[in-house]
Amino acid sequence: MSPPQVHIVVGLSAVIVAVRGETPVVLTLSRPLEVPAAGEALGLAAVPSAVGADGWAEHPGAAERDAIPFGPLDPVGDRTLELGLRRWVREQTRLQPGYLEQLYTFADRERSRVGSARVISVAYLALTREEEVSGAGEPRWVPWYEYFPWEDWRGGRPSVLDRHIRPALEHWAAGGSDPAVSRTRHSRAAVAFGWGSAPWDPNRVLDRYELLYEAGLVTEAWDDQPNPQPPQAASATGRPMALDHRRILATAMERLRGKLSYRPVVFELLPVAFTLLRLQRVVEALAGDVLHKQNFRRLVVTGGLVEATGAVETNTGGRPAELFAFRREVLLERPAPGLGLPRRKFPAGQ
Amino acid sequence: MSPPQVHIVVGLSAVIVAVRGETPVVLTLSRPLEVPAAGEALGLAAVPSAVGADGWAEHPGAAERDAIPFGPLDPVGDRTLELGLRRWVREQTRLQPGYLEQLYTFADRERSRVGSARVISVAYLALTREEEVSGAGEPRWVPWYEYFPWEDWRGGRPSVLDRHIRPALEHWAAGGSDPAVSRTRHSRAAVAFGWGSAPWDPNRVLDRYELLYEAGLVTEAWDDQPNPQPPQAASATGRPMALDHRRILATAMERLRGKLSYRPVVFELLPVAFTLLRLQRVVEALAGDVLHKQNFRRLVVTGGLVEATGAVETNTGGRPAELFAFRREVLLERPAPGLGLPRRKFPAGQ
DNA sequence: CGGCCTTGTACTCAACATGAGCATAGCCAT
DNA sequence: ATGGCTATGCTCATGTTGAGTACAAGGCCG
Repeated sequence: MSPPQVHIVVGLSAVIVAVRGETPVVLTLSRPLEVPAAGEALGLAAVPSAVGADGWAEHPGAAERDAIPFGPLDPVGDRTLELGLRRWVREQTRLQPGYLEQLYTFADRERSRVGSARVISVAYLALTREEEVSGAGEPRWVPWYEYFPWEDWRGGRPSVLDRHIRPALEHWAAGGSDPAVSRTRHSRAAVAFGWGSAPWDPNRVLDRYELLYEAGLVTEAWDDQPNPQPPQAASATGRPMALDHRRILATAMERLRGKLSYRPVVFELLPVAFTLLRLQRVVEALAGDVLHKQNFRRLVVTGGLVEATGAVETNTGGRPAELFAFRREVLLERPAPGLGLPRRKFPAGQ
Repeated sequence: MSPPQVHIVVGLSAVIVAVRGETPVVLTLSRPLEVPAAGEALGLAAVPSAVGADGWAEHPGAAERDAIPFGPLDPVGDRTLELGLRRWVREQTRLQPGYLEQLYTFADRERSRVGSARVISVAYLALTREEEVSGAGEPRWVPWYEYFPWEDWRGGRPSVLDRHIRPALEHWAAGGSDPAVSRTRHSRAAVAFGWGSAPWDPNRVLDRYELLYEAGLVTEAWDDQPNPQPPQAASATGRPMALDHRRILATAMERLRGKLSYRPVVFELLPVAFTLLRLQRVVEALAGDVLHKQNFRRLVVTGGLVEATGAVETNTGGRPAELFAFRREVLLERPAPGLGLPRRKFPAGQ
């Protein structure tokens, strides 16, 4: 049968996000499922196992890296990609995420090889309330800012930006093969990280990660290098993940941050009733920035996004807070109902 | 080698958009390339040909339907999906689109079968200036509103909405198997089409199309039915396309409309120098709505998106118009530079 | 019990953005 | 020059947004 052929694996992967208190967490497997290697049948249930010779452990360190839930599409049984993904997630984590949205399809030859097969991985974003997870693969919830320390501005501008990232990126930019390349690199870095006149844009998570990758400042960038050079400052640029999973996570964060402002997605992460401060904290956690309390309340209440339930929560540490619930009718009233994020321009305060 | 296996085709398809005068146009092939059928080698050059027994002509009418450019990924040669797509587009249309963005990955078992293979199609959006196209497959530019007549509100609310779509959709909603289903359907239709208190949202192109599909009001919905029932009002719901290509086009329109307001993408569709009216007309064409001229100018000029070139265009039919150009520096200044679309709330006017 | 700390909630204000329309400028054809 | 046309400048009312002040209502502690 025809020329020597490279096997294609259509994989489905899920970034499953929840919020624990004020921390966004992602579901990761420290012991991922083995993926069928070239020549094996596709779309049959994969068997959990230690990492084998031809599985994930292709490049150094991969075995110990966190991975997101992943499984191949069953071309016969799975009617749609989304159904296939739900199946996998259920099997691997016993979670039934309510909200599920396709993110992006990754297929770079060099960045997501598994064994010798070419991997096409379709990534999804799932939102859920935090729950106990269990199952093969040792699932656990990891705070997403462990992977992206520079994305959390709630405590002010993260120091790693100026202490490590900026000098390293500038060094990289300056080292461009010719002046034009250097200029492009500088400008890209400025836009992505908000240097010079450019402002920091909380979205653009992916731009930033990709820049760090290109500049060799994240561990993953060295995975497939012939001489696995030790990334010097890489320890400052967050915890690495398996394959290109950190890139997928960056995509998820970017999408979620963007969507916050025009779709009522936060409520997927909250219980039915919540105080306004809780809602605000969750939004802040995701956006990685601090908001103005009174204006947030105004936005959300007079904007018709929530409605009072009448009940109150008393253990607030101060005056009891009213409990609110998402107001579904808003979908019928406004074209793009979300939280336009009442930024806070200056230092701190209430 | 393992159980009876279904072949997977990873296809790359492109919605290539340009604007001719005040009409957005999409590149379609009236005689699409044949796709390798089950059992054949993947990723080798497909050969243009009349539609064969196991190719596109699976369901009635498919042969005569417009299709968008499409080609399989070469798992060995194509380093990335984007590069693979560029290769296909070049070969099939001789175009070299500048802007290219991944849209979505479609893989519904029932909606995109080719022969017996399972098709995973990764769709891209490409923006370009209109050019002569040629090549196998007889490429030509087709106004996109021919496929979506209800999306063009420039001449006021399209009459097909009230004359055909609304009654038909309401009939469909009312016919739900149980009251809960009926209620859901009504509400979905109201949100998507802006009935009742809900406003018309120019984005949501995909929601609308999918609703029409589910309700059996577009021709494609009947393609795979065992008894190909003649869709009655389907002629009012726009020109059909092959397979699920119209859905892909809807996705592209939605994405493009959305992106207009926060990324300077329009300029990909315009020559380097243009009058403000031309810019406005192009935006209007894409958004499917009419804008307020003076405010549009204010937005775009004081917003720093364009800069005067000094040159003027004289054949305007009135006072000569200054020629403007996109001002790249805006990328360094604002987080989300785009055209926040100065709507016009009332009838017509200047 | 009363002060004080804490968080919740109401309201005000200035700055800015947005929708709408009037008025004037400058070309062409008659 | 006059009228028709599009271009462009400017005003105005209203809405939205960032920021802050003030007061409410619990718990805790002396």
